[in-house]
Amino acid sequence: MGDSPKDGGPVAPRKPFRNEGEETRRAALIAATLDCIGEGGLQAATVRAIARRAGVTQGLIRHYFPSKDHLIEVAYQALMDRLTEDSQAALAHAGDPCRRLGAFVRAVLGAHATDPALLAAWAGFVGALHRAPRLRAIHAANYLGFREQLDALIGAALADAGRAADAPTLRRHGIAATAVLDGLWLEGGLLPEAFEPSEIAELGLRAVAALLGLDLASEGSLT
Amino acid sequence: MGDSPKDGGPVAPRKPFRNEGEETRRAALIAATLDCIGEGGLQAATVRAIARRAGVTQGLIRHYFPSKDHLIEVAYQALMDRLTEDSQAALAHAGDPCRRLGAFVRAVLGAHATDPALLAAWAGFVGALHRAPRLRAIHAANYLGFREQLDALIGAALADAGRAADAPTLRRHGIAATAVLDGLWLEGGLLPEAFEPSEIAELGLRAVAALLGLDLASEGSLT
DNA sequence: AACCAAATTATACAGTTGCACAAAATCCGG
DNA sequence: CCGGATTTTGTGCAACTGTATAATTTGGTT
Repeated sequence: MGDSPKDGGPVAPRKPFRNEGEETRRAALIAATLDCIGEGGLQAATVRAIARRAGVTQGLIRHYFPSKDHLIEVAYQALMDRLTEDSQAALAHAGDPCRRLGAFVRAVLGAHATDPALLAAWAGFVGALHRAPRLRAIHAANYLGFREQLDALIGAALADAGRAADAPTLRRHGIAATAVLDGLWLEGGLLPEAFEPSEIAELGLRAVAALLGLDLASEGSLT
Repeated sequence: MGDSPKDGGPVAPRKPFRNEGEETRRAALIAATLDCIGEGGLQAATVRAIARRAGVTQGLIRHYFPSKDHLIEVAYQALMDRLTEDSQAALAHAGDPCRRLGAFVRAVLGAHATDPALLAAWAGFVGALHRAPRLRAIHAANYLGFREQLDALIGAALADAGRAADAPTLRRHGIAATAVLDGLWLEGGLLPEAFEPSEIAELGLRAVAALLGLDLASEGSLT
């Protein structure tokens, strides 16, 4: 909006605006960025498209972010924060370690897998990970954080079943479980028409249970 | 190269060229496209970058492909073909069904996970899947093909162990195993410094074995 | 009401992108 | 070695991109 000079009208009606707070505007720009990437990939997230979606003009982006790349990085971290928040919220009301692990798996594969925009945005970022060192660092931190979370849940569940595991075993279980969850999330998100609505989550529960030798499905599988 | 007019020299030394066959040029352009995407993501695969890497000028691309998007699609299919060829080649010398399954897993996680360019190229495509219907179709066909291949291997291995499975069970096993392989491939490719050289492949073998309740690791794990 | 700092808009600019098209080089059958 | 068809190059172009910066509006303070 407004990149080319005026043409017809003799007057230049400047767009009215309100002075929103800095945090509000930053959040709006980040949300707009994620929306753009989720809809059209990283290439669609141009400063003009982001600004238009946020209801501002493009110049404002540079007022709140030193560069577009910086905005992209912040948006990626925000997306990761959103994902981890969601899955951690599922742990709030759960006492039994096995139930906690099950709730976590269901949260990761249920709420997220059914939101194609989230996966699309994630995929957009992943496609740029190798060339952007800062994005790589964000990815590494979040991936390892996710695995630590899963490691803790798995360790607790195994201990509860009287099968406490040593560190290397726990590491292997964490990596494998993370892989199943990531893979199922990908499969379900990239090809949603190939699966039944809750099939991915059910499969994740079964798979993690098989990987660990635990019985997760029986405890409240229909919540 | 050659987008802006001449400047210094009064003569215009035109680049010499040879008339390569159509197939040669198409293959070179496809390979150049994959190289570009593998190095700098989809955004780096511009017509000029592709042409430069293929040793031609940009105009030739439009001579062999109706549009850049078409070239991207063809390159994606070519990448998938390469991946499946590699994993199928590993099945050549293997008789025992369990050994065949193990060889397949090792091929998927060994050769490919250690080639970051392949994963980078794949990630670049995945980031654009949602907005390009043709790319989506290619992805769907290849994903389902991969799963069918895995289903067959799993079915044979289970039958060989005297535990023949019905179709729904086989489907579940195939989806879960595909997820583990995809997830491990992603983990290892996106964060290679977080794993030991052959750790990913070993983990994949263990994970698939645990998912199916088979013993794959014992049979030639050190090949 | 007048002023000033901060927020926001609007415009400009150089570089890049995909594509179109004419000119030139190459190839190949006589 | 010539002549026509095909391949390949060279160049131009309109649209788009990120960034820079001046002009304008807003919101509070006095």
